[in-house]
Amino acid sequence: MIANSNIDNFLYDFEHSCQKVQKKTFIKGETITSYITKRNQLCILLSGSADLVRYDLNGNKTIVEHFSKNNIFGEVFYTITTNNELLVEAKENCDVLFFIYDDINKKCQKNCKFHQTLTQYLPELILNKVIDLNMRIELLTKRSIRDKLLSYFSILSTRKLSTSFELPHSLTDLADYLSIDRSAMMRELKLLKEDGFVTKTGNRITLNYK
Amino acid sequence: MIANSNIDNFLYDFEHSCQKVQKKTFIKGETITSYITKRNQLCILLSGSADLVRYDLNGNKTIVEHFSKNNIFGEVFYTITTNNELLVEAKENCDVLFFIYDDINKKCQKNCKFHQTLTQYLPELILNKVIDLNMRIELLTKRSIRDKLLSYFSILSTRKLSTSFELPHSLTDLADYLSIDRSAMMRELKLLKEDGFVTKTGNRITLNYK
DNA sequence: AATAATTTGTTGCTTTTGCAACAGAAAAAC
DNA sequence: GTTTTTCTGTTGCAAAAGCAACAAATTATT
Repeated sequence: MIANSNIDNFLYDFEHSCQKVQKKTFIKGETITSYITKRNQLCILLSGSADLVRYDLNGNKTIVEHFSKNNIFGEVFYTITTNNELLVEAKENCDVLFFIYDDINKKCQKNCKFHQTLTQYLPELILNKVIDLNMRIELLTKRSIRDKLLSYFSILSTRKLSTSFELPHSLTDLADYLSIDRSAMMRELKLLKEDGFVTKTGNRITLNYK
Repeated sequence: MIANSNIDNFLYDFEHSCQKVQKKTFIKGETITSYITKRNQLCILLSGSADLVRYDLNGNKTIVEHFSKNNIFGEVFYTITTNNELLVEAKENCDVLFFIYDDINKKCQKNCKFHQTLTQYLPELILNKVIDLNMRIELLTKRSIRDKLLSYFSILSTRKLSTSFELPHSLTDLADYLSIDRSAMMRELKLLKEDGFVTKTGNRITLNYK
């Protein structure tokens, strides 16, 4: 994170004053939005968590992106191709702000404080997104399942400042996130344990290497 | 592209007035920068083309990102991990602007026009970067070499508004970009030709499907 | 508390991908 | 214009990953 902002509560506490912004609530499992046309929609996840997912013709699910609090998403970040439908699915109950990217730099009628704050924080939110995407590409470009797992663990370890950490998602989701077959991933995870690289107790991974 | 900006020539014509910005020239093959420490460096490629590359312990090269005119890059977009050195290599002669991200929102002493324009266009440049990265993730999450190739061709086809287009890079580079083995890619490309999906004449690909 | 649904863990077999090594073509350098 | 380097194209073999199918464990739901 670059700046020490306190965007957290400001956005959340916003009352429905700004005409250009909509706030909606979703329950677990609901589809928040689908990237179909180029409406330049931009969304901010205020609470909960959600996944951007794609299902291919073979029935494979890919978790294209995982969103948690204050992450931004929307069609504005995509060139929509007809080939693949992209859906944002709520993993938990979610509060989401919706607005149109092109409206951001236009002042809204009331010149409201919310709009100002949004404009102020957006660069930081987008920068965080770029950092996340680059981290993701780092994982996906790893050549083997082993390297993908080790890189993923290494990132979690760095984030928690500890060699021991909880896996934030299910192993099924992890396979869909790394874009690999689940059973193959389980096999590799077993080998990593046997080779002494990692220890797994329940949901907790401990790294045994530097 | 979201806005109809004409950033192209403005940035290029900037004379060395702004204290906070440096312009440097590189010849083909030179290393433009290396992501080692978190200096929050941000760069704009004014002319030429460059690759962000990573070499792993097995000698595999990965083209993490490809940059052409007006693309931005730099450490500011990364959480640097000690595991992998990331290098930006000039593929052609390049002109590059360097500055520190944190300085952007500070007004420079002279309150120069360049600085103003930069601040104005940066959101658009970053947005374009996010779009590129998402496109990249789309490719990398494809499960097979065949799907990676077809998706890549599909993107080029959409860009050129034609089912026929030139490959912008060598096949060797394409394999490094898709993070796959070159010989395996060549084999798959051959099969795609044999199966009638694509025609290849020299550097030109023609898609024979809708 | 009982049932349903999801997740974890495992394995045999098949397919895909990677590796190594090479020859010819094309491009770049001298 | 010749030499050197890089790129393309190919192949046999080895290794890795995917697929299918299932049982046990865990977590949700009613």
